[in-house]
Order: sequence, then structure tokens, then C-alpha cells
Amino acid sequence: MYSIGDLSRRTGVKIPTIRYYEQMGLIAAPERSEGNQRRYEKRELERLAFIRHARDLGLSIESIRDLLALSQHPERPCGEADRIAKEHLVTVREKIAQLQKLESELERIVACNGDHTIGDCYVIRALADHSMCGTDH
Amino acid sequence: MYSIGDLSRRTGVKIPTIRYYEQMGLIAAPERSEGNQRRYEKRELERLAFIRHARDLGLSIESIRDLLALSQHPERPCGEADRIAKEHLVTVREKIAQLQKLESELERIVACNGDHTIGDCYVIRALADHSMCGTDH
DNA sequence: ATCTAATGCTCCAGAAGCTATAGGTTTGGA
DNA sequence: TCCAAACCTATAGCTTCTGGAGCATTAGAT
Repeated sequence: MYSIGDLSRRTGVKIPTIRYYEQMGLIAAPERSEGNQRRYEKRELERLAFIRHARDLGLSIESIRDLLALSQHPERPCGEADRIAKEHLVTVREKIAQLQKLESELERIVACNGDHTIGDCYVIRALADHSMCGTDH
Repeated sequence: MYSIGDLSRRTGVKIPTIRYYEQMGLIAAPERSEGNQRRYEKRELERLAFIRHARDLGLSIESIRDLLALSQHPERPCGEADRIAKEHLVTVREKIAQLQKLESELERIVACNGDHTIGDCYVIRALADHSMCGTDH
């Protein structure tokens, strides 16, 4: 039996976050002690570790809920789980591409060295005037 | 004179977002028509375009507030504006690095083709068992 | 058995950056 | 003049937590 603090230490999920997940239905409401404190089993530790890992990977609560539901039915084909992961991979790649555009623009903007005044600062002018951009956002 | 709708069309910032920016103090409360509708000048159009651009680049409202304040003082040295942009560049690069880790992990996870059952699905197992990860998140 | 520090409980608010809805008013063109 | 489109305010909601207030329980030391 783990207290909520044990669970938190073992999974790295903060205590209020665990309660939040319970509220959101990602983990079931656990048994309680005589004094109304949450008491967890190993099963729930594993489930929380799963959630933590998926969150680290940037999956939404919604996606995780779906994956958890799927994992309750080991006999079904796993195409759906695959679809969720693949979809997520696409969005991750899109984010990377977008951030790399920003990176190169910021690099250009930052080329000045702070040794002049705001009046002719490239940072300020670049932000004021979109047409100075190389990219197409 | 632009209505809020004109401003929205010209900058691509949605109407409720413009009002939100006003509330947050990023743009000043503009003049009003007889019937209490917002009427903007070109100056405010430019300021909003600046904000839009900076947001596109992922700068926080806080950072933008700082940059806007700086741009009111063209005589000061621009080291501060530079610092803000550079700092942001660092966080953008960190995000990219992190997402690339996720990308490679998701690639491995997704290698299965959905032609078997949940019971031995790599997606589900990989999420359940952190030790299967190559990276160190 | 008692004390105490650590831990837990619930409820509520806030953070970021919007977005949406409800219910009403103003504007601009036919 | 009339009507639809656009505008107004106020408020609530979204997502994913995080933190605090105020009180109750637990575990270990004595």
C-alpha cells in the first residue's frame, strides 16, 4: 500500500497532479484509510507511471485516456494505439519544423550586440516590420 | 480610423484577443465612437502588428510588454532588447532539442504496424515500461 | 499513552493566452 | 427607414496543472 506521497516520489508526479488525474478520470478513486487518506496498490503505481511517461512524451490527457482504455482490452488489434502514436509523431515533427524557423529568425534578429540605442535596434525593428522576415509565418 | 474588425483583419489578431490585449495593458484603451465602439489610429495598428509578430515568434506577453516599453525610449542603449531576444533563442533551442528526443522515441515506438493485438503492442508496452526508452527524460 | 512533525484532506484561486457565449446596442448601406 | 452585420460588456471555459488556506490524520519518538 502506498500513500499519495509515496506514489508521488516513485513516479515523479506531484501530489496535486495525482489528485487532478483522479478528478479527470485517468486513475480510479483509490481505497481510503480509516482517516480518509488515499491508499494505492502497485497496479495504480504502474498506471500512473504509464501516464507520466506519456505526458513526458507530450501526449494529451485525451490521447492518454484513449490509450488506457485500449490497454484494458489486450485481445483487440492494436491499430488504434498505433494511430494515436503516429498522429502524435506528426505533430511533434511539425512543432520541430516551426521552432527551427523561429530559431533562424531569432538568430538573425539577435546578430546585433547591444552596442547602440533602441532607435536603431534590429530587434525592435525586426519585430515592428514583418517584411524583414526571411520566412513565411 | 479603424474599427476593431478592421484591425483584426489587417493584423490577423482575433477580435476577442485584441480586447484581451487591451485588458492586459499591451495596447492602450483607444478612443470610442459616439456609440462606444473602439476606434483605432494607424499607430495602434502598427503596435498590434508588432505584438502579433512577437507572439508568432513565441515571445511571452511579459517579454513583449518589456520590448514595447523599451521601444518608447529610442535614446537608450538596446542591450536589454537584445538580452530578451537572446534569452528567448535559448529556450527555443532547448525546446527543439527536447522535441527531437521525443521524435526519435516515438519513431521507435511507432515501428509496429498495427497488425497484432493490444496484448503485445509495442506502443502500449513502451509507454508502460520506461526502461525501454533509449533517452533519458 | 502522548506528543509532534510530516503528511494528508477538501476546496478554491490562479497562471497563460486566449475563445466562446449570452444578451444587448450601434453602424452602414440599400 | 430598416435590417443585417458588426460591435459592446460581462462572464465562463479551455488545458494542465500548481499553490495556498485551514484543518485532520499518521508514524515515529519518547
